[in-house]
Amino acid sequence: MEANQKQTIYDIAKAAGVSASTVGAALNGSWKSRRISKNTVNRIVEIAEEVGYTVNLQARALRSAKTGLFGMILPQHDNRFFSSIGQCFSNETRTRQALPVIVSTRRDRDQEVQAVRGLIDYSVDALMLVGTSNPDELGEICREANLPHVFVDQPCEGAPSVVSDNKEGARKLTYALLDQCEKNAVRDIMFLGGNAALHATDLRIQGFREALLQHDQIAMDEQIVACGYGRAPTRDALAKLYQSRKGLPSALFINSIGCFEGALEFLTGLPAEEVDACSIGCFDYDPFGSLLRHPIPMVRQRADELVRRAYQHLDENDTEPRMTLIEPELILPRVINAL
Amino acid sequence: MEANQKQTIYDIAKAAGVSASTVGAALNGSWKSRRISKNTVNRIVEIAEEVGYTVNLQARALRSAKTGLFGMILPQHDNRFFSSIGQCFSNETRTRQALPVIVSTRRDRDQEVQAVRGLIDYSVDALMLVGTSNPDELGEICREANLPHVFVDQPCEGAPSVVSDNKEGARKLTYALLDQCEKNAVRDIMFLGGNAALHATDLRIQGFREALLQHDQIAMDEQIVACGYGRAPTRDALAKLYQSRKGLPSALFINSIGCFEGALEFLTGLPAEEVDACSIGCFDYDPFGSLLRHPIPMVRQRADELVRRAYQHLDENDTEPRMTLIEPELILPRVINAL
DNA sequence: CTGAAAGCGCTAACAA
DNA sequence: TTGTTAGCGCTTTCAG
Repeated sequence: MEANQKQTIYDIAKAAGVSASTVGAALNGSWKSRRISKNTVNRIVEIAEEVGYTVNLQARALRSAKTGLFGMILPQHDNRFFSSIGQCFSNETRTRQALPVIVSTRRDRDQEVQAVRGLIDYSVDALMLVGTSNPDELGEICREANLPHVFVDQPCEGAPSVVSDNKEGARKLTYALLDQCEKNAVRDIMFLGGNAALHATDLRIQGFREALLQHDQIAMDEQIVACGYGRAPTRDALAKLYQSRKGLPSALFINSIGCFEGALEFLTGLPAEEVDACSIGCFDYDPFGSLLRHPIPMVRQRADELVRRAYQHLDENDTEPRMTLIEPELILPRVINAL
Repeated sequence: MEANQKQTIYDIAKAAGVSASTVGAALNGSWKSRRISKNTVNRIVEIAEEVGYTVNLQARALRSAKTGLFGMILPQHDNRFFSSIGQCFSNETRTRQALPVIVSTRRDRDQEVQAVRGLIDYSVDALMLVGTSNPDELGEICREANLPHVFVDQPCEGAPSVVSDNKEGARKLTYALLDQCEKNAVRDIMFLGGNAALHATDLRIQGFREALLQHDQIAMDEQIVACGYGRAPTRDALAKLYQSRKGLPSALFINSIGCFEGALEFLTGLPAEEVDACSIGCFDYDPFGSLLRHPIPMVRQRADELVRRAYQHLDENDTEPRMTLIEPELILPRVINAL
């Protein structure tokens, strides 16, 4: 039934005995304003279906300067937070009848630049940049290319940005941890993981400090170990810490889920009593975390909200370089009997 | 420095005092075979950089009938297994200098069809279909459109497919569970989760049965509860099971990570002794799972290998409808002291 | 209500 | 070593 070679509007035009432009209009919906008779439209549509016609969006894009492609730069897919972002982006993009193009760039400056350039070559209609390591340069590239863009998670000086309220989240988590501690052990809390040069980590450290201040404590620099976002480095950093101070601190603020996994790798090797005596919290959410017997308060970033607001900027053609804060939620541990 | 409006090869041609086709050749690499002097090329490249020229890949694609877009249909991003698949696909696609377009379709028949059609409209060069609910129809659509394609995780009758060796994996996991059980409790193992209508689940059930047979047991139908892949349904199914049999079985084979999370939700509410007495295993891997105090053998599917082999079929233009099996690995629990 | 013609930016023969 | 000429398949005036 279906034709073997790709059909074009010309083929259909011939078959229907009309002109190509009529077919084009009939098939892309503009027939209404072109006042083409419902009859011809029906006939054309029927033939199109019969021969299995599909538009060539490349051609349409070339002509109309809109591709229907929305790009996203993402550090990685295989991470709970970022994959949620990707999922939300996919969903939102779909409702706009467009196609999501997600490129993962491992927080690598060169890969990011290359990816943005690539997406520009493909004439994406807009770009969302998540957790990039070098926002300002990337923003500049987008602006030069006249490409609507918005930053998520890691803000950019010169473009609209949507970011979790990291400071507030860190404050809440720190409070929760301090509440679990004995009063006299307050000074003994530590901050583990993340990259102090990045906006997110920086603000979380600030929130951490502020919360301590509320408890009349000044955080020493040694209490903050920003060992990166990696799993293994965090495990090793914690091991080293444990050795040098001959034991765990009374509380542990772990920055990000990857670091949490690393920390757990080390912690599971310790005697249970030692770990039980330490309050542990994580800035990021994983359902498994809250299924551990040890109670773990966790901060969940609202991926859906972040993406929704970011898209709002794009929809409204907003290029104002202002930052929107999204409040993350503190998830308190449930009581676990088994496991 | 940079021009404000989008530059074309014509603009550059004018600026360089050469023809557009020379510019085209100079910029896309074909200048070598067209024997254009290195000098002119250099001059053109320089000008191009100066004015901030970028190719319009839409135009190139229209002309050359290759878009450099590779599509993937994926059930979801926010799932450990599928996001790994997405990550591997991204990586592999990048090395081919192409752009990955991943569309998530929630295992929904209509969304899948729509997504495939959409990708065809965008003239993707090839398509990888992962865990689709309706492979045969989708394969048919691709074939009609002359679109090279390959199935992953869920195979298709009429196209190359790369799939985990589910039966073997299930066998290994079942053995591991039985080994942990008291000898007399062997008959009391249960299979929980998945969709029996899907290839993967079906084969896992087969492997489960075969392993039991090795222990001279015939699995009763009541021992198999394929309650879907959902988290909540699994939790509820397990709760119901617990009620009706007044306790946990002696062993639990949990099919897929989402089901595992659901099961945990219920299990964490039980008294520890009861759960401790039950051997639990999961067909899917999550690092947190192996960090639970309760030892959980897990089966890890080789996402990297699945994608690599799938790409191999595409690279080799292989359309032979044959199935490649990838052996998953059994990850035995480590000894956990704390948490 | 419909058709003709131009052109989006690029590539690929074929000339020169 | 380079330029000329046709399109790729579609949208979009402008005429009928």
